[in-house]
Amino acid sequence: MSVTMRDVAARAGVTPTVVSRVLHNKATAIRVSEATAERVRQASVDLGYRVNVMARSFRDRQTMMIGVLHGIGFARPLLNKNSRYFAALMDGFIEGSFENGYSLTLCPTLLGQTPEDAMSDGRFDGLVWYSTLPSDETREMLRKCSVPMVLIHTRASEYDYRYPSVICNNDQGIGLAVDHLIELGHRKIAFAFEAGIPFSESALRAEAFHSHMLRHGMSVGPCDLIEANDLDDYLAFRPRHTAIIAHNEALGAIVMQKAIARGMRIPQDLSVIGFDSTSFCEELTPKMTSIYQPLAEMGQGAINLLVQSMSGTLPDPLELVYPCSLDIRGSTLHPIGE
Amino acid sequence: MSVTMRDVAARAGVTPTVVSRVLHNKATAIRVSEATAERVRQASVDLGYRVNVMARSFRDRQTMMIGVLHGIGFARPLLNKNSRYFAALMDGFIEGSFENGYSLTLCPTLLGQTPEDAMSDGRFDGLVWYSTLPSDETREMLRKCSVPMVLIHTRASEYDYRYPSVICNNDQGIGLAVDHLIELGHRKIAFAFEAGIPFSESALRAEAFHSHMLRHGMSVGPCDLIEANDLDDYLAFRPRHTAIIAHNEALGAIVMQKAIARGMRIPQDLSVIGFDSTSFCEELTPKMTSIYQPLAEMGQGAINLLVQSMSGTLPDPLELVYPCSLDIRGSTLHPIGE
DNA sequence: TTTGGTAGATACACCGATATACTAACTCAC
DNA sequence: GTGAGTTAGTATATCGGTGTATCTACCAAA
Repeated sequence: MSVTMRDVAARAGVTPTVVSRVLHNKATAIRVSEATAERVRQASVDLGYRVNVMARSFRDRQTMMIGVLHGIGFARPLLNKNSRYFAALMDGFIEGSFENGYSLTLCPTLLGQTPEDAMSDGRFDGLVWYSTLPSDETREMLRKCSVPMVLIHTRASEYDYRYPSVICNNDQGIGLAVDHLIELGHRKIAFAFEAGIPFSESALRAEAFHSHMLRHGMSVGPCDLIEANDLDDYLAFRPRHTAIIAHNEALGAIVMQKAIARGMRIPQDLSVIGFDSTSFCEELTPKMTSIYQPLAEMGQGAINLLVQSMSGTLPDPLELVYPCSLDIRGSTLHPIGE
Repeated sequence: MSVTMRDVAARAGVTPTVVSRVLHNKATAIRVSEATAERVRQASVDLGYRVNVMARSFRDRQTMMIGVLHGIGFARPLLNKNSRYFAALMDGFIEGSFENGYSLTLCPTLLGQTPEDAMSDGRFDGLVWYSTLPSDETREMLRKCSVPMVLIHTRASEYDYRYPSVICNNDQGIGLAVDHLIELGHRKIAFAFEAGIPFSESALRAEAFHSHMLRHGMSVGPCDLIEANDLDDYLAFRPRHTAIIAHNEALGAIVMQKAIARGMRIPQDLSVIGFDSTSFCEELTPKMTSIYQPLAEMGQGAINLLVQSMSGTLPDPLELVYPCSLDIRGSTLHPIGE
């Protein structure tokens, strides 16, 4: 059916070994005379030879494939609600893989499947753990298992993992947002988040909000933290806050939408800041001020770390922390006098 | 390193052939006594044996992998501008692949690479052609090449392809939108589209707009077709239309945003309808009325067609056409008297 | 006793690429 | 002219799984 190395060898009047040397193995290709090499190359072109990657993967125990682990049923809401975010990250994964000669395979995993399970059939050279807030068991499992893997949105140091990891500087990003609002004159600032949503970063951002408010001499009480489910109730009363920072852009959009539905004007009555700052923010009315994290770069950086650790040496440093910036758009303004 | 069939065989006191029969080959497993089979299963569990899928793929010339072809550089704008749409479709691909026991690999293709190129290294059993508006050469190329493939958003019959294909009923969908607007009392309706954007469906939708307006006794002139780049100019004059149908939801959102920026009220001054109706429409203010196409189902259906055609028999019918529906939201209203 | 059938297992080749060991021819120094 | 070194190639084994052919008991029928 398909053209193999033997066919090429036969046509060039040599053995398969020579063909392999000429076409693939740069190192030992010097052991072939130029005349023979040229004959082989010609024969290869004539027959339209392409290496069988499955045969090679099998032999070399190296597949040049990276698996992106994601839970079944987790994919759907993730894609729907945060697809722009997901797309940017995927874009980085794809780009990084391509540049390193790897291909990227989506690997839906059933509940309870470990990275070692995913690796055990020899399909992948390494994995991307598209991290959710890990449960205690998951954390323990991750600490135990030992496969080439990179973690997104999780700090290796925090959990004592031996994996490279990529994260944005949540603290610094939230700091920019708080500074911006303070500078505009806001003093009553709230933080909106989603409980029960497995983003480990949500907690980090809430914490950062705390500390940066404190830095500006303001304390944060329970009333200054708004859970997404309580948003309607919260807005039903005329909120005492003049600005809200949301833990991601999807929630920021919802805050804006619900506030507008209640007759509030944004940004005049309420300033809103999101987190992520994909192009989604540009399509809202008003366009939403948002903390930018370089998702595509992070995705690409993650793959680079993974490729390095697949080569046998754990990268140093183990964590890559990307700085955030603030994209100021139309959803923030100085507070209008009460 | 890893546990192979030989290890299991040794522990169970049999040959690898028996292990293969017991664990994988249901058909010939009857040729093994139950006592032996049990010993083998136990040994397999004891050692934590997992089949080496690369070895099997190599041997069987079957990889159980489906490749989604997408051009480099095409991915980025696609993901950014239409990510919700893309995500829904991907979701269907993933689901369909998983259910059929296949895994899904993203396959960035360089310009000029054909599906046959993508198949020639034996990596995939079949392909998804994530179709763009095909150029004449591309069309010719697709007609010529012969690999297991399914086309999204392209009608096989239209181009005389021998591939199964999946598309939504654009004509019927646009019909629903026109009917809705007519029913509300609109008579001055425009269609907004993006020239140069390689969505083959854009043209189909424009055509459908034409015919459905005609059905209602209204003619469509050049002024009733708005190119996205001219949108600012168009809106600068007080538009004579009371409603606009956009060729997709991303453009619909832009129309709304730009109109609002010009001080128009939506839907009071202008009704807007998009196409796709993902959850993105829910997050806009006002929420956007949109023609729904069942992207996840379409993606899943596409994989099913592909799986069938990979088994050797071309599905009949070759085209799967999914009906659209209309999700009526806040961006459409009867026209306010002039 | 021979023949035949069957159940239950083994032996072996093969998929395609390639690392390794080996061979043959030729060159060159002593 | 012999041994060492070099160049250009061949022969072979192997990765892990599995289809096919084969082999060995053992029992039943002729």
